[in-house]
Amino acid sequence: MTQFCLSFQNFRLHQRKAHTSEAGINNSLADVTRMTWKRIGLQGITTQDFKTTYLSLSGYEAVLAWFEDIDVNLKTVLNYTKNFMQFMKYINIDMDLLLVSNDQREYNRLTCLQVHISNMRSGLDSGVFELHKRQMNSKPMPPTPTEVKWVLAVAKADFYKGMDELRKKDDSGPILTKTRIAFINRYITAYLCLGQGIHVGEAENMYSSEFQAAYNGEWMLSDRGEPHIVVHVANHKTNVTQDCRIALNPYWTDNFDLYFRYLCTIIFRLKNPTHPYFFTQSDGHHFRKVSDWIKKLQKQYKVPKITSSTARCSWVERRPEAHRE
DNA sequence: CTCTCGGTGTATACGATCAT
DNA sequence: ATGATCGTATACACCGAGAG
Repeated sequence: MTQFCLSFQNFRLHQRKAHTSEAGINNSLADVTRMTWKRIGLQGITTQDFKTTYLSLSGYEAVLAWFEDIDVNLKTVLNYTKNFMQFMKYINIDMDLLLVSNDQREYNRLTCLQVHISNMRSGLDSGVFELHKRQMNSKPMPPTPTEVKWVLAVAKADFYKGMDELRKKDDSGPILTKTRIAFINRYITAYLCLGQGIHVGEAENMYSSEFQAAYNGEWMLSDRGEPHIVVHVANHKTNVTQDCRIALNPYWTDNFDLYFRYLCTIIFRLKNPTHPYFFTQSDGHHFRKVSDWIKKLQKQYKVPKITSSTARCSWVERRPEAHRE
């Protein structure tokens, strides 16, 4: 029986032609690899030695059984299956393998396998739907905004202290300690993600220029009648459609302005960074992994862990139906 | 000098969102 | 609605600057 080597480079190439992002390709390739390697007894086999004959229905069922064993969420199983199906589809149309002409028998076998997996996938689909319905019915209320913002309240005194240090500084001399800078970064991004319910990605990818533009622009009145500025985060690294508007009242505008004038400018000058992001680490690098830092902040102040996603649920829950979107 | 902690990279599970 | 893809949350090992 003819067996074929399969290079994952071909799969990558194929995905790139379909304009899939590099991260997306890595993601699905990792899923496929786990799916095919970890449970079909292929441990120790390199991708170069891979043969299509290794794919089988019993292998797929073994994977399902394994997932059941380790109690993986059904949605994840479905996700893996989707990726696996895409992988198989690719094999059957792969120009290097040319199964249709080179090995009609193997081509038919894989087509048959695809149909089987497609059927099982339908079962997974309805299972996920049921799961979703049940989850929606028994979904607990998200924490109240007060609970969400609890960490901001308990850390407020320290934050004041940090900002006072900043206020007293001129723009020369050494910057604050790295611990203090990290704390200020954590606190302000926690305010954005927990206090305003924005995505962590927006805090991470906000540009200095976006704050400046808002700061130099017009002040607006909020629905409560107090003046505030709106930072429109549009230059989003990951997804343009995920823009957001950050509304800052005078208190936060003052803090953001201090941050911008002292931390940003001093660190920029000393560390000569090459990026334009608003939040800056003491080493001049881009402040990222906001969700990790929020977690650490909550741990440090011994308050319950609440993620930015949960915070969004909390804020959405308290909006009129019409405004939720 | 030692050791804490800020920060990085990677793998994995899975929720969210886009296009159709 | 559905399939495909993107983004987030989390765990963990590791590095190294700099606080004490």
